Amino acid sequence: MAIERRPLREQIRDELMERLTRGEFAAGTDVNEAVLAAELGVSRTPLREALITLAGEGVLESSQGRGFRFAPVSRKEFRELVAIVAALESLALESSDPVHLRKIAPELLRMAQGFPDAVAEHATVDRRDDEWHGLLLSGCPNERLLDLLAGVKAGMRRYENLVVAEDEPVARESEEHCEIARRLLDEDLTGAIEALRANWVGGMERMLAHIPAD
Amino acid sequence: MAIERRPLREQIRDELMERLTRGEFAAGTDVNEAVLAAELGVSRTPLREALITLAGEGVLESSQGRGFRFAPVSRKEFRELVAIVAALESLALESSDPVHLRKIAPELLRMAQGFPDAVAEHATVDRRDDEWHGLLLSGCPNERLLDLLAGVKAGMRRYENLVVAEDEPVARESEEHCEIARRLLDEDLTGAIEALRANWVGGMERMLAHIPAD
DNA sequence: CTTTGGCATTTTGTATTCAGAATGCATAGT
DNA sequence: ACTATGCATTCTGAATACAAAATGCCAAAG
Repeated sequence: MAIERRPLREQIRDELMERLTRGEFAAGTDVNEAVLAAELGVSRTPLREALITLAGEGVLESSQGRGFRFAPVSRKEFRELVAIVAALESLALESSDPVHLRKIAPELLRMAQGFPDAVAEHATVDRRDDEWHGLLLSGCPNERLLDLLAGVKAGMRRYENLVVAEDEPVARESEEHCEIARRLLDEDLTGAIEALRANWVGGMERMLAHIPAD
Repeated sequence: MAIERRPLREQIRDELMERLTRGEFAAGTDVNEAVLAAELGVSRTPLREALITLAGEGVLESSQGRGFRFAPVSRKEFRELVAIVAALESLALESSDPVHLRKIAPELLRMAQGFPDAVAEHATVDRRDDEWHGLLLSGCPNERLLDLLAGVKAGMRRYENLVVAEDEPVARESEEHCEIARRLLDEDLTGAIEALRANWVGGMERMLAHIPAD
């Protein structure tokens, strides 16, 4: 049994991300440190440390004397984030061991085909999507790159709960993942990267419809 | 007169980066919060906030109960960082307005040719290099990308002072910058991006010689 | 001579306190 | 009626205080 011994600031950060993903915090609203700290049962000090971390990831903004607020969402920023993630994941794929990619391709294919029709809860879909991309990048030796990606994706999490129930895109997403996996099976890395980019761009466009105009 | 009103944590962060760039902190050594806070004339609270920010950028590492230490350098990490920066700057260039790029190309060329032979101080060279890349990316509308780049570059600053005096690379760097500028003048964006990548990779290889083996 | 246990010291992690800035409201003046 | 000024309140930013974990040292046992 591994005893959990992590700094409070990290646990708090995770808890806040959890709540953010559940849509508990509205974009643009202020954080009241005292209230939130009391709610979490911790003091303001580690909470503030967590807030600073999240601000570094773009989840929060801060201004002198007015504290932290949840960063507002915008179509522009979402497009920016997608472009960044697409580029970083491409790089990750590019620097992965082709042999390893080939090896995980069948599993990627299976996962993508796994639940094509299931009208799953939105959160479930996102979790599966994360897992899939996680496996895709599992062979990337560039640790800094993976860290960076994790941070940027954290900044994107705010956009996830904007999308309401919807099944067509899920099927589409599934098909795109299959396409990527097939390219990897064929050892067509360039094609896989291209398909990955298309996957992000496509997902973005589907999402954009749900984001209010700037 | 603009009165300086920034949180202490930011000022501290900048000061620490300044000192780091001057080589005052050895990689791998522990940070003693009380000592450093006293030295800076602040309390531990904003200092820790700055340390947490820097840890998020990869400049510092932290572990439970043992506090912060300056992240050790390694050839592997340096290669990782260069790959990331090259990819991100490429993306930045790609998403910049071609017209704007064309407009700044002459200035870029001038800057690159500016001091080709001057045997300048190492810090001066780095500052000029930063300025050049700053201008190069000045037309990038992706703010999140620029923020991200700034953070990753902060993480690379530790490697700068490892290089000792040397003039050949400076000339080489200058030539590569000219090449990029010329491509932009010709409105050859693809070529410019390629040259930019080559610039980073080349610079990396020159640097690698000075980094101790992992 | 090596190793282990415990104690003292140092340093981090967290809580609490204090000071100062921002916000909102009420009131007085035009 | 509207604006401006002063005051009270609320909240953040920073400092200090406290608790707990880690480190190092010394002594005693094997």
